[in-house]
Amino acid sequence: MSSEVEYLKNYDAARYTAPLVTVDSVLFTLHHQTLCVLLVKRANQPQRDRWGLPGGFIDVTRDASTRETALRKLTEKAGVSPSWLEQLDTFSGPQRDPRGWSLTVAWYALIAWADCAPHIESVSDAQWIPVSELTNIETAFDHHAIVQAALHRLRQKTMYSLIPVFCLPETFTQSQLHDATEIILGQPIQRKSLIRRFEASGMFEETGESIATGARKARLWRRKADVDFHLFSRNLLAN
Amino acid sequence: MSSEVEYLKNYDAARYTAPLVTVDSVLFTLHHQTLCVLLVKRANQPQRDRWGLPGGFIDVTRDASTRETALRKLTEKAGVSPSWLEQLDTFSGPQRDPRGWSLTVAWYALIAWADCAPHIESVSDAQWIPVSELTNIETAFDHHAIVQAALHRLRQKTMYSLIPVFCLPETFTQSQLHDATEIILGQPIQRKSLIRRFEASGMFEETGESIATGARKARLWRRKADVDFHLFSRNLLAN
DNA sequence: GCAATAGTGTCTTTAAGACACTATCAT
DNA sequence: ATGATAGTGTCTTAAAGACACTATTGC
Repeated sequence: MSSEVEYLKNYDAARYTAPLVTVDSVLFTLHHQTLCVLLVKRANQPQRDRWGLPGGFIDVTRDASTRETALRKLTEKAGVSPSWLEQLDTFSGPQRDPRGWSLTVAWYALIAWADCAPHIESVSDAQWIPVSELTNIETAFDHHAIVQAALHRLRQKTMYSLIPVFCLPETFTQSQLHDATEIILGQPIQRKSLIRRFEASGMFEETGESIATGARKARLWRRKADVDFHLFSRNLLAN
Repeated sequence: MSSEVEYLKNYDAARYTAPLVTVDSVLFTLHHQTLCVLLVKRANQPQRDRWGLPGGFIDVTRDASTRETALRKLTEKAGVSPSWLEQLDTFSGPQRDPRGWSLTVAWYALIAWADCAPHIESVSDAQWIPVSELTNIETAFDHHAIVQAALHRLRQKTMYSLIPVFCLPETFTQSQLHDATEIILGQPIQRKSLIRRFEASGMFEETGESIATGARKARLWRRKADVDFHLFSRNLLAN
């Protein structure tokens, strides 16, 4: 074993041509009945002043994993920690970044608009873009493709889980979840089907309160603590 | 824009402390009615002589993506190109490799035993390990956890697709697919349900031939060319 | 009372589970 | 002919789709 010790003593990572590694996040939220993603204006070269995903380099002295890098960057750039954060995929190749061969670990995240609006509204270098308007914006690198992949994953997951709750405030009504689901999927779903799933999931409890939403008051619910995220064995809208 | 050109001219990737980046693959096959993964004996430090996943460093001069790195390493170490290869996840952190903060892009792959047996049987530094015996082997780094994650993904995907076909030879019978599915899931499934899915998928065509498997001859099938991989909207064994 | 949204009841539909039945082959 | 595996028919079941119905609230 001393040969391994010897080896490690002489090991110098910089000898090898390594790819550039970054971590980027696609943060979704709902606002004004539209699904939006967070873009930040790039402060540095390359592609300075273009809009891109919040992300950056791993800080090997502070981050225990790329999840922590993603969370740290979201905190720095948007002042938020999302209620849902999951790895999406990696994107790599020699062309996607002008500095050379690069690899980005992409995450996607959901947050309630109310949980981050104050910070983001106050700064000029971060903005929420409705996904439907993304085609009009020239985004940095291949970030457009990353957002599309995240959107696809989000829609898939919406069909077999209640992931849209993570776009809602801590307490919410079943109607809000229904609306969120329809906005994400971009098409109507049966109210009854959603409520059946809501009950079957065992993930929620009533707060005991109700709020008026214009007509009859609706009950408020919250996620139970320490209940694991339910995945259904069928998709909604089975095509 | 000349400032970006200027920036890139002076850019030196080696200035930043970057993580060590590798690409590893979990290659599955079926042999003797058991699900196996390919492990290779590590030729170099660290952890020389331990068994680990086939993988290695990205060659930025040759690989157009980490997918190509994965394929190249599988060719070098096992002499095969798998019929299915999909990104699993990334694994990262300061502790998983003694050389320092590391990140591996993990892929999982399927191949028919017959398509790779000749090469692997002939070398002493690669072997198929039944997944049930993995606990008895001290694998390198966190490769045990990576295999478990790949196994979980494979089982999930088996419940909503016909992915086990990629463990079968080019032509195969419905019974072989049935057996493969049961072996991967580790539990019996309804023959009829599988055949219904087989037809509904539209992915296969008869070769016109039959083979004797002991009793009545069974029809041989192959995957149609250029038909996309069918995903079902429900799981088998919906728990 | 009326309009609007919250919430329920229940019939239909889809695809899986269960399992029995028939068909074909080697011996 | 028999036993074994291939292949089909069909009833049951689980959960979604469809949609109508009742309940509650503000005005």
